[in-house]
Amino acid sequence: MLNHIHQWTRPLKRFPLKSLTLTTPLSSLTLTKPSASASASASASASAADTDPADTYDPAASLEILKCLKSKDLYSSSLCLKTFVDRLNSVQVDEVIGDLGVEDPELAIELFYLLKNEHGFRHSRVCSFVVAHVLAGKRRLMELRSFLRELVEQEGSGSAPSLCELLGNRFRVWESNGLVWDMFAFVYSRSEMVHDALFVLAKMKDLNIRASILTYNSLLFNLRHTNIMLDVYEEIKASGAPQSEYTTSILVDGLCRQSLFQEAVAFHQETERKGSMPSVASFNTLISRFCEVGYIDVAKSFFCMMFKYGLLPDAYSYNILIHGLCVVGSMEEALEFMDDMENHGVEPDVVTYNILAKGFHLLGMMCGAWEIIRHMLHKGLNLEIVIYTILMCGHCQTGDIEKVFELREEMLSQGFQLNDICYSVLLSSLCKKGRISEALSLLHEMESIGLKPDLVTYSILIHGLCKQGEVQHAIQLYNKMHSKRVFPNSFTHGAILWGLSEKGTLSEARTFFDVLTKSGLIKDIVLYNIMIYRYAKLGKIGEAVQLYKQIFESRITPSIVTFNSLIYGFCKSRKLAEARTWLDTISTHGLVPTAVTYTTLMNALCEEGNIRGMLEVLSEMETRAIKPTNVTYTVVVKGLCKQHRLQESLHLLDSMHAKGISPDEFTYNTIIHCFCKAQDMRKAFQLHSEMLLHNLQPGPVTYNVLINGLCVNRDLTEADRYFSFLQDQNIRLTKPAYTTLIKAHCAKGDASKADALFRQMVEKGFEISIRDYSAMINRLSRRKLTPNVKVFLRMMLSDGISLDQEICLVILNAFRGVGDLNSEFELLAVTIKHGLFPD
DNA sequence: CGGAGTCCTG
Repeated sequence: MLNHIHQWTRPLKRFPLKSLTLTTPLSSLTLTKPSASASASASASASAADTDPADTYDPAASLEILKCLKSKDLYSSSLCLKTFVDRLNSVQVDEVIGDLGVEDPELAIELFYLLKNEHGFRHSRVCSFVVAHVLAGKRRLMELRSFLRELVEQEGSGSAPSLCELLGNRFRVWESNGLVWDMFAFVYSRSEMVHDALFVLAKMKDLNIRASILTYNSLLFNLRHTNIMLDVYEEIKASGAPQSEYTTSILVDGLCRQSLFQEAVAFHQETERKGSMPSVASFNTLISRFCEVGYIDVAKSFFCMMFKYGLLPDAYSYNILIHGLCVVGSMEEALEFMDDMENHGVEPDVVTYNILAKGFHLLGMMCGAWEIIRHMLHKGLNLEIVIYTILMCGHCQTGDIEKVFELREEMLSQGFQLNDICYSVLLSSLCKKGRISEALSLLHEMESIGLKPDLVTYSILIHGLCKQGEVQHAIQLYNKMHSKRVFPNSFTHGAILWGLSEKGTLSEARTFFDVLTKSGLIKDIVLYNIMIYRYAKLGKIGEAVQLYKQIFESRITPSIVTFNSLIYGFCKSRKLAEARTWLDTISTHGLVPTAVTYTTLMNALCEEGNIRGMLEVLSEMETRAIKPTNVTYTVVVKGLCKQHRLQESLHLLDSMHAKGISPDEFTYNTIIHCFCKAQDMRKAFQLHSEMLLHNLQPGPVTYNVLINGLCVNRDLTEADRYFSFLQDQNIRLTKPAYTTLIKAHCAKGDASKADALFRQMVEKGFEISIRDYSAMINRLSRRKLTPNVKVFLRMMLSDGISLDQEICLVILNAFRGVGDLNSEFELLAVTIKHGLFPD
């Protein structure tokens, strides 16, 4: 697995163009026109590195092959080749194809593919370049591109210097050599081997070969996050290559991404001064980036500016702006722009509907969706597909997947096709519900109807699999996406790293992390944060700090999450003073502590019993105007409860409601637990009703707490009644609910009731461990209920769980206690046989 | 331009 990852994460070394130096002098440049006689020595030296020294040139054999090829049809040629193929070596193939490339290019290519496909011949680099030149000469550009792409991906990153040397030495005088160079640089760039692309460009400059704007654009795009982008742009200007409108919009985009907004705007307007018009694409980029950072008004003014230039916004312009408005919740204005869109003759498309549907559902405004539908009706537009899209998105967001599937059936029966976004939305909902296998079969369905899952689709699934703990399966998918040439990004990597650290071992996760970071391409603080959090959680604060230092060596910036995880780590290791010190250093990094930061520290203080200290931190937080969250208050409630300040905690709960910070299940569980401990079951159940009143669904933990409370504080029959009531209501209960009740019945000596519950628990499919059996057997033994002990002993053994020493001694004691000598000796024999008897 | 979600606190 790791090998794969290594292949995909090609290093991106940052070096400016100026610093590029040639690794070999060009004095060896040979300008011999390739011909049958003269090229033999040249090729022998050029390919010396990758040919076997035993390979020698046999002109006679070559001549024979040529003769055979020229005189016969392809089929016969293939047969003829078969007789030669054992005697062929790469030098000969280079020669033959090289010669043919000049005389009869078509035949050369045919021969090449014959050798490659039918005889499995591994061609040399020389041969590849001959074919490349032939393809270039014939202007078969798409073929040339994929051919060279295959070549550079085979050679891998860092291969540019040696390939350039070959290309420069042997092929300089070939027709179309310039085109091959350009395409060569282009494919390196497209394959994200940026430094190789830069190397090729530098060589081209030396050789006075001009790169095309397509190549430059691709490179600019790949470098748009870095400051090298502008260096490349200087190169473009110097080279005098005619720029396309994409050049501008890539640069505008890149400057925005580097937070150089002023520069981006200036650049955008500069095009006007140069006599040409800013393009719609360039405007769209600006609108999009400004929306992204929340400057909707600025985005809108750029939108208006387009009209002033006499440019008409396209569907992209509208969708970008409508999206921006939806994100900030200005649905009304978004709808106005949709009107405007139609008035200007731009049809809203499926993207527009997706954006609006999502916008309405984010705000919980289903009626807004109907607004759109009415609108569509009015315009007489194709309604069905719009309604379906909106409804599907809506149901996905509320998690009602069954409804989505119904709609899907309906759509399909009416001959409509789901688009790839619909599929992704559906996949995402399925994953969130943990229904991964259905998601996977939907992926196959997508593929079977010809939709291509992309990075996002795969990432959703990989993330879903990792969340379910199926990391191995996730990795399989990760490999599959690579084979389909879909390359993972930090989202994907983050999901895998998270899954590995959660389900696998920490060292496995670390190995993966090291491969990613050492490649140099992935520089993402999130990956560091995940790793640091893991170390922190396991109390390995030393390793966490070590990684923190590495962040700076990698020249990336820590985020507040980094510090929060570190503080969490110090708290876990009970080093609260250090945690405090780290909290105080946050501001020196230009970051602001969040509620999470303070809550982490407060929780640690609370656990330590330092409630005063906790409350001090709370007030410090308030003076620094950092809003406490419901988690913060839950911690405070916990602290107050610890000191039996129940009335205060109830008061806090009320003030939370008043402040609009809704308490969640955790908050209620905490406070209910406190009232149970204080033996106030009436209040505990009252709080439970309050939860329902606030539309909060009590979870299994809530019920465990309540059942336990009843067991401890009330008559056991009340607990039994409540338990059956919950079961009748089909409320999901977890194992602790059962074990709590079992424990209580054992303590009371009601073995048959305990027995029945235990069997129920087994029937429900809960995983029963030796701990559960021994707890049961222990309690029964202590009460000398040996017949029941025997029953459970048999159950346990038939469940495939073997005895341990501790449980043997307990049972032996019980048998002896009741004078059941037969059983005692029988078990003693087993105990000794299994070597469990203590010395 | 739409569909992943930056994996930190109870």
